[in-house]
Amino acid sequence: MRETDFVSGFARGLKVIEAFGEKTPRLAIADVSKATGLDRATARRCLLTLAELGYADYDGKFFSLTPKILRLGHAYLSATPLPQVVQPYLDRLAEEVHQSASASVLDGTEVVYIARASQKRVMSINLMPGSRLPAYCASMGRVLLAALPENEARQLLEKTSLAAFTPRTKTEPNELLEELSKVRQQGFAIIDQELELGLCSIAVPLKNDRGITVAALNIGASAASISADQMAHKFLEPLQAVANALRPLLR
Amino acid sequence: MRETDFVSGFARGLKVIEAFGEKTPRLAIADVSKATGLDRATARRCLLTLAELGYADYDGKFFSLTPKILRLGHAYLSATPLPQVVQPYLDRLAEEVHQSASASVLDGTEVVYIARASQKRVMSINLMPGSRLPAYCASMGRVLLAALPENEARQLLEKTSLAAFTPRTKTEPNELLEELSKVRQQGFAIIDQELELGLCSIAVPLKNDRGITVAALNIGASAASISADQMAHKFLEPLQAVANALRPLLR
DNA sequence: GCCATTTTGTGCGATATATGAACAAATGTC
DNA sequence: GACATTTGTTCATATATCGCACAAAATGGC
Repeated sequence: MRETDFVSGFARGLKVIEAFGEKTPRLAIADVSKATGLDRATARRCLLTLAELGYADYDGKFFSLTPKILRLGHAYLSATPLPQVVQPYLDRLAEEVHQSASASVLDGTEVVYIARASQKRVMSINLMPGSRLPAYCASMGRVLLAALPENEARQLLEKTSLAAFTPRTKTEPNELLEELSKVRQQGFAIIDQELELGLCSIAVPLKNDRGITVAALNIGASAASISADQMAHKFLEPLQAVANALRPLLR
Repeated sequence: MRETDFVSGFARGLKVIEAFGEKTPRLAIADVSKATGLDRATARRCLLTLAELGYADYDGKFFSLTPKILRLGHAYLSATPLPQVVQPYLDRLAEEVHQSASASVLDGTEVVYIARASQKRVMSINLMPGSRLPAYCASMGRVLLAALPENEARQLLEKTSLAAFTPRTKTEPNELLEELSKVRQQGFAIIDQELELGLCSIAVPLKNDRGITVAALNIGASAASISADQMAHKFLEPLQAVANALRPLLR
């Protein structure tokens, strides 16, 4: 791509939107400048542009995003076949096993939820389409990493900051790579309270008609209600049934 | 705002993202140019920029959005207090009444879902945070329109294309304005299969500590399981209980 | 397989934007 | 209350982008 085929004003603007995160709903110009590394003047121009278009509110001091910004993500969720096709299957699956079922894809080192049918909540955080979790310690993440060529998986792990969310979180790259090879062999991944104490989950790959892994499906359950060992016995079959049913439907 | 405080390259780029909708997951350069009214060269540069940044895929002919684009909408959902605060209440409410419960805000003439707890599906389309429905024929839309000054509500209705989704859909502006005044008086709205046959819903306003309506809450049920008249008896009280509980928590 | 039509890629002059420093205003500190 | 610091705004100019016109390539109809 030629230099001139890149609209840096656009790229800068997207960076500004992403500056609004978890703990920072309201940002002043200087905050955005710091978060993005953009010049204050540039950050200001991007923010004023967002406000002018109705994607942000401005009270003279702080900017905050408006719900209009949801149009951008929704453009993906409603335009992409995968979430649309998967959702009804997740609904049925969740009802059948009385647990939450989700589908996700990999985006860099993170798992991104693209569809979800939630039964009663067991996790402390609220997952929904668009939510992200670190791949290395999520069941769907393991499955998706395992589907990559080993050196790619290693590279991704290397650029992940491997934090221990619980005492059980595996954070050693080599241990994780071994785990991935196990997942590759057995065809599913189980996470036993590595992300959050009290939470177990099991995931399987979702392959398309050519056998390429395009997403992962999982079921999450509270560790109190079921042991990690039982997860496979109870949920593996229904999960794989859904994966198989979906397979011919995916491009 | 001064002319020079507007980054048109950024605005154009956002337009390009929004060109990807419902039925159009894959777009060629010319498609985007037509959909946005941008020059082909400009559309191309924006698309290549999206691809370069990983927000889009390009196979040499068609562009499609990647899940990375979800970061943009998620910046709002995770940064804004409202969805975070409301979600657990919806979860409990949905479980209590065994029906789906949602929260939404108004964006122009549309209702935007910001949180949702879905029980078994009754609607044909899949609603999730970010989903949009026309305000005039959705229960939460009625509540949110009713919260506006009457002339603003009228203006919004005037710029809405009032289509009849079912034989019961109200599409006469004056009839709708009367309906709004009724909603304003009684403090809730009921929609009886105006959006989709077989679907009833009831909504109440969610006010903040200063009495300003900041969102709406609703419960949807299948018309087969409950008549529109019964909706109020069964669901109004639990809905209002949630609205009251949330009130002091909202700024 | 050929031609008409549509779509995509590129170079260039005109125009719009980014930059960084300088200034003004607000905020915090002692 | 005065000083120091941070924050927001403005401006001139160097730089990058836009949209047009044209060339090349792909597509589609017969």
